[in-house]
Amino acid sequence: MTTRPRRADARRNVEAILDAATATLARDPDASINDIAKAAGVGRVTLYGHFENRAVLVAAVVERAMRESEASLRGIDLSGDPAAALVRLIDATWQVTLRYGALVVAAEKSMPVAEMAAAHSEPRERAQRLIDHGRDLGRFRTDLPVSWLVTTMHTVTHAAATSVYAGELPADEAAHAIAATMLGLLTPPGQTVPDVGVLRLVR
Amino acid sequence: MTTRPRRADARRNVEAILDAATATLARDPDASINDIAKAAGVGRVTLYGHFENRAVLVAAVVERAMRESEASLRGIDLSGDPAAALVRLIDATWQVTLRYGALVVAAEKSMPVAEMAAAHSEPRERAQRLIDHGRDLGRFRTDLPVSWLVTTMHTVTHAAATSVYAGELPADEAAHAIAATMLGLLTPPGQTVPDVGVLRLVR
DNA sequence: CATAAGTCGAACATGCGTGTACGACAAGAG
DNA sequence: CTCTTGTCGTACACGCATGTTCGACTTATG
Repeated sequence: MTTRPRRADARRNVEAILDAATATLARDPDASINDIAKAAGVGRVTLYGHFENRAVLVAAVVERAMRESEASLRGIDLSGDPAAALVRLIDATWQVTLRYGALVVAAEKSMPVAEMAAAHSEPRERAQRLIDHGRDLGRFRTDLPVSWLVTTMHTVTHAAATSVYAGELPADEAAHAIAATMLGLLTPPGQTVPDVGVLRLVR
Repeated sequence: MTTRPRRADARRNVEAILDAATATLARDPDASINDIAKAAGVGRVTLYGHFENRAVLVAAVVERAMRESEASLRGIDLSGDPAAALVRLIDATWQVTLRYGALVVAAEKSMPVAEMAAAHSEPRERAQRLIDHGRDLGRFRTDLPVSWLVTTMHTVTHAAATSVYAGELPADEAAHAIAATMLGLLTPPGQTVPDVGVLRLVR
């Protein structure tokens, strides 16, 4: 891993391992190295040839996942109508969450707390900026801490992923459900919840 | 465990183990038997003297937790004003969740799926009844599946517990936050979110 | 096609959590 | 006070996941 593999199949295997690890860990954060190697169609020894540790492997997976996530989330326009912006953010976030699922849980067990906090801060700040924006316009509620609202948004998204995995919620309805849910809860007391016109943006 | 302990200190130890296991597993579902025994101020061997297995121990803990939970949840009046009833239900549910936290996760790993589903069905049905009631009165939204709303309620409550454990949310504000959150997201689009008058019931 | 680079299975070492066995010792019930 | 019932420490057996080592075998690359 310190020096790149010279041969083509080696590089292909590294990719396969990364992919398999992502998929496997997203389903079961406690998956064994053996499971991952098997899922990658590769011997366990080969895996160790490319990644010294479980920790190193997880770190690599997380790093790649974060790069891709950031790439698709960074470009989102958070300005303009807060409700519409929220739908945009949720839509993109949902795709990422569905792909990487419970990978976060696996990461939490082998990554130092500091790094973990740093990894979380980016998306949290994004959501927080959006909510602040909506508050400034009087469109989002101010009677609850922003951090709590952000937490709720994260949690609800995660719950949707779990529900989809469990077959309780159709995957193509998930983003809509999350958006409708969040839009409802972000609307201030004494104010009318935005109607379906906005929600239709999702699908 | 099959036959009750005859001696007083034995019975006391069983209680201590049950208490320690509840507290320890609520924090870390993967806690070892050793940790639990230590937390109970008891030798590991003693623990095995009372509970054959980890599974048996977990089952006992869960069973006791469910008995207590059911006792405090069964009596709740779900009729009348849906918003007020929701606040009542959340208030009681919150106490239970705070005490038993992530114990569910520990249970999921050693209990058969069927039993687990059965254990979940009771509280889910309760919430579902309440939401249905609110829908009938046109006070709760009908544009999302009931099961999703119930899941969300469960998830949000759980997130609150995690936040409190992490010190991000004061314990005495949690129930209020959950109630405000759920009331907000349950209100139908095109309708005014109930104001603070109801929420004040919580605190 | 020759060789360096990579793969693979089997075997081994290690650490950890679980569960059991033993024997000395303490504590409660009658 | 005596004897049954528990407790506790130590030690052991076992299974399981993690890493490592070895040697034979395969594959890309120049």
